[in-house]
Amino acid sequence: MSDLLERLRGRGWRLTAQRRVVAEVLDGDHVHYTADEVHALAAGRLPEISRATVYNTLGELVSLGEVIEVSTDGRAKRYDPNAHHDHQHLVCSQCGTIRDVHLHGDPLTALPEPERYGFQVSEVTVTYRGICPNCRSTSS
Amino acid sequence: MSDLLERLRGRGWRLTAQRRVVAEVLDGDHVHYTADEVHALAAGRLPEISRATVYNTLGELVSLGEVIEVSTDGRAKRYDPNAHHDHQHLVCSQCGTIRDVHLHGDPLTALPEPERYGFQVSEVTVTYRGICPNCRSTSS
DNA sequence: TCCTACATTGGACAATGTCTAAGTCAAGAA
DNA sequence: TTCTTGACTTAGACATTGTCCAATGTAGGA
Repeated sequence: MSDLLERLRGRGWRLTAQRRVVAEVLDGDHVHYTADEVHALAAGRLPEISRATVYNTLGELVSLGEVIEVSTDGRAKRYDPNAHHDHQHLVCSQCGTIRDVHLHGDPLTALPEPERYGFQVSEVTVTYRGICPNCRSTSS
Repeated sequence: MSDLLERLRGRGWRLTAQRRVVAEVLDGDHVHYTADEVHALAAGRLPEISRATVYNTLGELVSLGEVIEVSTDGRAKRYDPNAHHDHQHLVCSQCGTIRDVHLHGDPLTALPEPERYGFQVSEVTVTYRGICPNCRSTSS
């Protein structure tokens, strides 16, 4: 994740303890925390960090394209640091767990021209829902 | 939409003025209102209808499978009465307009077995984003 | 080391949604 | 038709998630 910090500094980011901690929290595979979770984890390392700063920092990371915003359920948005590899999401409808998944083919091509209604289509998100192995075994 | 009311009565629904009005508001093509918009429109016909009732009724329609809940942006959920024809959504990233669209093929098959991680996958939602013709012409 | 523009803070506020207790009423029973 | 009852509605308090602002702090260049 220090790569990320370097990249951001290169873009004129001022490197503060708060931003470093938020970036550290988001480091890792299959990370999909809510802003609140990020705040709680960050506060574990830097107790005085404020909610506003976490929201600001996440928003900046998103607009810089370093993190993707995912809203799977209309509740709190989740933040996915895996922004440099095209992928989609698989969500457990019971416990809310999210996995990154990769599809056959490009879903953009599945939308026929007449179904585009003159829109200039640039992006597609695909979300699969189902029951994860863990929930399946505990509920049966 | 009276079909809907009949179906619901058949399922033991008590047919109240409030529910009738909510159902009427949701009648039509390409309807994707937020709960608040449904409330405002319903209040136009039945001024004393409360927010709680609108939320309750929408929730019931969703769990009965008569209406689909759509959350495209992490803000307010929208309610789509087109629940009996499989379709996906095309959203304008600028003005938020939503269109129902139909895809080539079944997006469920695009998720390879090894990418399912033992999940029992049952549902997929695909959301296309772009700029609608209207926003394109007014912004240029 | 000093400056200063940018970052952080805490708390008020906004938007959306949920819950509850009390009153109301749809629809079957008599 | 009228009665009865449990389901429905209501108003408003409360919860969750996110945004905004004025005051204060500080990273990093001069």
